Amino acid sequence: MLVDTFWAVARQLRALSRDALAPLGISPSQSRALAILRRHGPMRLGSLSEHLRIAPRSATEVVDALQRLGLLVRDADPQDRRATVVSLTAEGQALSAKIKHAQRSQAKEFFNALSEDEQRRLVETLGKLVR
Amino acid sequence: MLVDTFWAVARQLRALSRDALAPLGISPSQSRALAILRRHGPMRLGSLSEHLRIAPRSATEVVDALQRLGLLVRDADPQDRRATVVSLTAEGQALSAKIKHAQRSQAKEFFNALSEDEQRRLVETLGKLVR
DNA sequence: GGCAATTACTGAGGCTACCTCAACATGAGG
DNA sequence: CCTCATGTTGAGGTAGCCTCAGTAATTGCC
Repeated sequence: MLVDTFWAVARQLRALSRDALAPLGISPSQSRALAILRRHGPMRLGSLSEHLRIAPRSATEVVDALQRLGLLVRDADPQDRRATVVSLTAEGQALSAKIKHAQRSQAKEFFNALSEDEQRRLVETLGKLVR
Repeated sequence: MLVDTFWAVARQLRALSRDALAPLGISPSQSRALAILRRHGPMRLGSLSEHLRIAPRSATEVVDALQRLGLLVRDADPQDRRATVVSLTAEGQALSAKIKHAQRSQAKEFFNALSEDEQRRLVETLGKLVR
């Protein structure tokens, strides 16, 4: 069954990234926040909450935690000083990059059970399913 | 990126089965319990908790809920009367089948964005990634 | 027969990661 | 000036798990 096989693969992949994250003391949603900030640069807390698809109230807490870890800072938005702009510190950048690389190399290794050709076709095929 | 594409597909698939489950008033873990009982037949609460990979204490509550809904019954195990055997009622069987079919047809429709051939190759390829 | 181990149920309490609602401070903009 | 927007905070809630401890029934072993 396609779906079942798909989920079996997903389970393994999830376990992999969970194990990559655990030793770093970072929760999945914290890691997602770091990744978003790494990719998009500094942004308002409101935008971050949208990217994370959580309520602003909840984003405040995610940011609190990352700030406590020294991974990001809050600054007033010069354009609109009601707003808070969140940006990664050097440590945040570093950790985020580290996570990214750890996950990438694990995923790479995981998918290396497939040939180059199979991997190419897999992306192509899966790509058709994504709207 | 293969992983990203993979997760994008996973997200859509998860949303699909969430939407299939919601109108039935069944939570994901309840649905998993029903599926396990449908596939493996009556079993002890302890075995069910292992299949669900949750603590027995938590399985008790999942079973409580399904029992309250009239979807399963508890009986003493004739082999070992300390143990409780959980089995689906007719309604449980019916609902579980209904969920299965709803999810299958949604998944089928979802994967029909691919040709027969692509689907065949996809199962084959993903199968290589599953231990 | 007696006793320890097993199976399950229950209550209490805890955690994570979210949610809503309401109050508040600050600032933006007509 | 007044209203609206942005974020923070506190309070309270939910789902779905967890552990720990105590109880009851039953089993299996010496």
